[in-house]
Amino acid sequence: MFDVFKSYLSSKIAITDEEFELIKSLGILKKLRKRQYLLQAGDSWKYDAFVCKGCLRTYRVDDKGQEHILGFSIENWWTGDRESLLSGTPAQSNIDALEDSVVLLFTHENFLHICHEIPAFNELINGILARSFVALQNRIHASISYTAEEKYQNFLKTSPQLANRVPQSMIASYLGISAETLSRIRHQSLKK
Amino acid sequence: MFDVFKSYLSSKIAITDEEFELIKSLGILKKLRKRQYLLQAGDSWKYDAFVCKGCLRTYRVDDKGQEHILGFSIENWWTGDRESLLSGTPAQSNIDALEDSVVLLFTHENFLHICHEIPAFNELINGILARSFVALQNRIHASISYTAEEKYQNFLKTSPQLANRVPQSMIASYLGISAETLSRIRHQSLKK
DNA sequence: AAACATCCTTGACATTTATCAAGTGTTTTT
DNA sequence: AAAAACACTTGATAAATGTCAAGGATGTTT
Repeated sequence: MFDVFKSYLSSKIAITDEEFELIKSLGILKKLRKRQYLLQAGDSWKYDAFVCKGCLRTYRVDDKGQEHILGFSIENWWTGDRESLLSGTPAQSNIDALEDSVVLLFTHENFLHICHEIPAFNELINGILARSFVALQNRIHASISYTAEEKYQNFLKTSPQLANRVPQSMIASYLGISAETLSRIRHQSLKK
Repeated sequence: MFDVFKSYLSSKIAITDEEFELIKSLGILKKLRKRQYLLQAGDSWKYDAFVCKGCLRTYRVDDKGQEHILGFSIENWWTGDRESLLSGTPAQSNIDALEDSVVLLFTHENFLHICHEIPAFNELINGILARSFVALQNRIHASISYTAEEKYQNFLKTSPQLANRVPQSMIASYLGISAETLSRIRHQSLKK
C-alpha cells in the first residue's frame, strides 16, 4: 500500500528514492474494516492521515443524536481532525470507514520532520491546505445561498466521484438537508 | 498605519527592525472610504491584504441579485480572494469597506518573498491558514446542523466583536437566513 | 431459506423560514 | 431643514423543508 502513496507523491512532486524511504520509515499503515472508527469524538487526534484505499467520513453528533457529515475522504485524500491536532483538545468529530479501507498515518511530529527534510513535500502540503480552504469557502457559499436542489446539483458537479459511492442519506447529511427531501429532489429531477 | 502592522507582528513573532524595514518597503497602504470596493467580482486579485483599520466584507451576488456575505474582516485580520489569487481566475467575490478603512497590500510575489526571507513570518501565515481552515469547518458544521436561532447564538459566541459593529441584515446574510427572521429571533430571545 | 438490517421512497402533515408589504425611527445627503 | 436612503420591525401569507410513519427492495447474517 506504500506504493499508492508513492505514485501519489510522484505525480505531484519530484522525489528521490531515498526521500521516499524516509517517508516510508515514518508512516504507519492501518487497515480499517467497514464501520470501524479511525477517530472517536472525545479522543485526541495526533496524526496526519493519507487514504490509500477506501472511503471514510468525518461527522459530528448533535445533542439530539443526529449525525452531521462534515466530509468524505477517498483514495489520495488526506483526513484527520485538524482542530484537535492543532489545539490538543479532544476531537469533536468522529471519523469512520464507509468501506474496508487502508490509511497511512504519520504522527504529526514525524509529519513535520518530513516537511522539514523535503521542501517539495512541504510545498505540496501547503498547496493542498490552501486549496482546501478555497473549497470550504465555496461550500459555505453554497450552504448559505443555494436551495436544497441547487445544493445537490452543485454536489454532483463538485464531487462526482462520491455521488454513486456513498449512501444517499449521507449525501443529504453532508448537504444539511433531510434524506427524504433529497429523495424527492432526485425524483423531480428525473422528470426534467 | 505601518505601526499597526508592526505591533501586530511583534505580538506574534520575534522580528528585527531590518526585517520590518523589508516588509515596509514592499507593502502598499491603501485607504478606502465606506462603500468603496477593494475588489470587484470579475477582476483578478493579486494581493495579500492586511486590515490596519476599519471593517470590510467579502460577498457574492447570485443570479437573482441577492448578496451573500462570506465573511467580515476587521483590524488585524487578513482578507482577499484566495481562489482568484491561486488560480488566476477572475474573482467570484466582491470585497468592500463597511467603514472607512486602511489596508496594507502586498503583491503575492512580494508576499512570497517575505515568507522566504523571514521564516517566522512564513510560520505565522501557515498557522493562520490552518486555524482559518478549522474556523471554516466549524462554520460549515453550524450551517448544516443548527437552526436559525442556534446559528445566531453561535455567531454571538464566536464573533462578539462583530455583533454590534456590522448591520444586522448583514449578519443575517452571513448566516444564510433572512433579515426578517433574524429580527424575530432577536425579539424572541429578549423575552427569555 | 429465514430473519434481519440497510437504504430508499412516498404520503400526510407540521414546522420553520422566506417573501411581500407597510410602517417607524435614524442617519446621510442635498 | 427637507428629502432621501438606510436599518430595523411587524404582520400576513406562502413556500420550502422537516418529521413521522409505513412499505418495498436489496443485501447480509444466521
